[in-house]
Amino acid sequence: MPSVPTALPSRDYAGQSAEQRRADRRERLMQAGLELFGTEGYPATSIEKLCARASVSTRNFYQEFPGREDLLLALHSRITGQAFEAASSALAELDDRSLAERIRGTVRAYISTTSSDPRWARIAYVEVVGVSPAVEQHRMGWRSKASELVTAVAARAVERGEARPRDFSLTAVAFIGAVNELVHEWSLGGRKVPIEDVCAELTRVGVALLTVD
Amino acid sequence: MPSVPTALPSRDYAGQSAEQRRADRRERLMQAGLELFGTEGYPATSIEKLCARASVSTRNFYQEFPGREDLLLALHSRITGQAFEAASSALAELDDRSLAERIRGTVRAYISTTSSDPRWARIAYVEVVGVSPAVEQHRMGWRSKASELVTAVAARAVERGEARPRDFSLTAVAFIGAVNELVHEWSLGGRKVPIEDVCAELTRVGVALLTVD
DNA sequence: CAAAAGTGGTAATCGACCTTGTCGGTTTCG
DNA sequence: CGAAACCGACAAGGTCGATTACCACTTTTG
Repeated sequence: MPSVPTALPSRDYAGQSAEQRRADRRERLMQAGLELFGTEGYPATSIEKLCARASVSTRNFYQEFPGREDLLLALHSRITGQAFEAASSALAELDDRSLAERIRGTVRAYISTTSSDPRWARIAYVEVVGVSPAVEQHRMGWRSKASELVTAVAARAVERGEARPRDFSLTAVAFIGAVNELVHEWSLGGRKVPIEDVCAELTRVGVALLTVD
Repeated sequence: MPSVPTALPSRDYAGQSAEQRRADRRERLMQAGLELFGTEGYPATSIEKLCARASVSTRNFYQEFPGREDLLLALHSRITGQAFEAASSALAELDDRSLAERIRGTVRAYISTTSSDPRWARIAYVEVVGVSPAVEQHRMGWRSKASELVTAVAARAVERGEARPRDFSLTAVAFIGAVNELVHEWSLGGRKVPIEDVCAELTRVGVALLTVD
């Protein structure tokens, strides 16, 4: 009875372990997705183009991702996750400041992350919309998290007497829409005004939404 | 020398003129597009499916539209045009009312049009995003028109002393984003609250944006 | 009533893309 | 140094959708 090799064998090649080279290829595919999804658009980007740009064989593509859609999802998670993290930590550090300063700092962190690269902005605001039910669900999940963040800011403002208590759920969605549309317009439209103007405008919007009425 | 028939020949078939039957087929294709784009989504809808649903042959499809994208564009123009018209005429009729009433009436007209049918909302807010450069340009054109409408409201408010004069271009984009995101969330999410709540929220947003600062 | 003119549906062609199997080259181990 | 294992590139199979060519049918006209 021959011994059955249950564990997958793995050797080093070119001085790198199998995991290292897998991670390498995955990262190159992510970069290719960033470039192609972010400039040519998701529908115009085939798996072959992605692999050519990343210098990865199509065979290896399927070793890393079940399909093209999953690469888009991974990119979107990375972008949105970083933006969310930046916004959250900015907010945490500004807890003792005024409402306007808290909003300005949080918005600035979010904006400078998502629009630090025009391709990020395009993927986050355009290419990820209306792709498939799975992607839509993913997007809704992130929007819901953002909505919770805004609601938390509102609750804190009520605690500190900067806003009157009421249901902020609709307001939060409206504010998210305002942020996204304005950043999208600004980023994809050539960034004709300084980023501080956009921050100032969104701060005005946020403060107005929380304090009026 | 034979006479050259410069005018296109056209006979009646089934008691209808060529134009009538063309218009008929075109309208049936528009309805099929509304149904399929609005429920299955644009990427999942092939020309064959459209033709089957509309009882139109693929040959006649190309007689009416250069391609699938142009049907989407025609639908989007119809939806957005109607919404825009409803909003504009509502605004015109409310010129002597207070700022809040003008905003509420205009927003209500816009919302009740775009979300009178969930498929309209989905096409207007989701399926039309990120399809191709041509569609994106089309979308930007409509957004720019909407922005002008909001700016006009702001200018009128300044005239009447309801708002302080400043540059409202960024504010207009932010407001449009707020409207779209909230209506989208509300319409696609099951409409769990009455439409008047959405109108009230967006009125609050509009008034706040124009009067604060 | 027969032939011509025009119309609309069917089906074939064409190409693109996704997916997987195979092969040659390379590296490590005995 | 030889053999075996392993990796990655190439390419073929298969599916699906877009586009167009052809033909059968309908209506009119002489």
